[in-house]
Amino acid sequence: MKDNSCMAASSYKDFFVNFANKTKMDIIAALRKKPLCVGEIAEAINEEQSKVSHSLKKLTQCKILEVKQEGKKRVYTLNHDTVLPILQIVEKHVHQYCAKNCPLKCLGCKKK
Amino acid sequence: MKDNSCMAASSYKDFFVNFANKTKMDIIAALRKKPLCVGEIAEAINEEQSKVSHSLKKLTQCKILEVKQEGKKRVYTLNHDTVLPILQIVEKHVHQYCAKNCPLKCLGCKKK
DNA sequence: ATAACAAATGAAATCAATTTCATATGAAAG
DNA sequence: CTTTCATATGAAATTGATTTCATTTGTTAT
Repeated sequence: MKDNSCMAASSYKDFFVNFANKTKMDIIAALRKKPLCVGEIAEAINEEQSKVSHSLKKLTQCKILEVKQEGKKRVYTLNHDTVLPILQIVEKHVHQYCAKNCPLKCLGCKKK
Repeated sequence: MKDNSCMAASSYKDFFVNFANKTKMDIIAALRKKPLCVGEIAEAINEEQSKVSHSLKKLTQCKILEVKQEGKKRVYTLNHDTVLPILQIVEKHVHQYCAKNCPLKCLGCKKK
C-alpha cells in the first residue's frame, strides 16, 4: 500500500522556485489582472525584455502561465486555478504573522 | 481607495524561498506526520545537524514552523493551517501538468 | 561546578538560479 | 524578399542563498 502523504520534494521545489523570485512574482502580480503580451509585462513591471522572457519561459514550463500567439505578439495568461488560491493563503499568512522578528512584510507593515 | 489586489512581491518571495529548497521541503515533509526534535529531523531526512538547524531557523522565522522547548530538546511543529492547503494545491497541479516538457515531476512519473 | 548531550551560530566556501548583453528567430507588412 | 517589430535564446557574469565546519550556547544530571 503506497503512502500518499509522501511528497516528491524536488519536484515541489521546482514549482516553488518560480515564486521565490521578485521578477517572477511581479509578473504574476501583473497577470493577475489580465493577460498581457511580453512588451506590456516588461513595461508594467519596469524590467528588461530579455529578463522578462527568461522568466516567462520558466513560468510557462511549469504551467504557471499559458501562452497564446496573437499576430506578432505572444500573450501570457495566469493559471488562475492554481495560483490564486495559493496567493490567498500566503496573503492571509503574511498578514497574520508579519511582526518584529519576521522577514515577512505585509502591505500594512512599516518595518525597517 | 487602496488596491487590495496589489501584492508586496518581495515579501511573498521571502515566504516562498523556504519552499524552493530540497532540505527545507524534506523537513516540511517529515513534520507533516508529527512534531519532531532537531535530532529526529536530521535522522529522518538524513542530513547534518547544523544544516538542519539553519533551515529550521528560517522556517521558524517565517512562521512556517513553531518551536517548543522540551527538556534539552527543541520540538518543531508544522504550521498546518498555512502549509497543508498550499501543498495540496501544488500536489494537484503537479499531477495534472507533469509531462514531457515540464520540469515538474510527480510521483507517478518516470522521467529522465 | 562539571560533564554530557542537544541544538544554534558565524563565517567562509560552494552552488544554483538570475541577470545581462549580444544575437537569433519569427511574424506580419510593404 | 527585405524591413520592422516582437520575442526568444545562449553563454558569461553576477548574485544570493545554502552548505560546511568549527565553535558556542543552553539544558539537565551528577
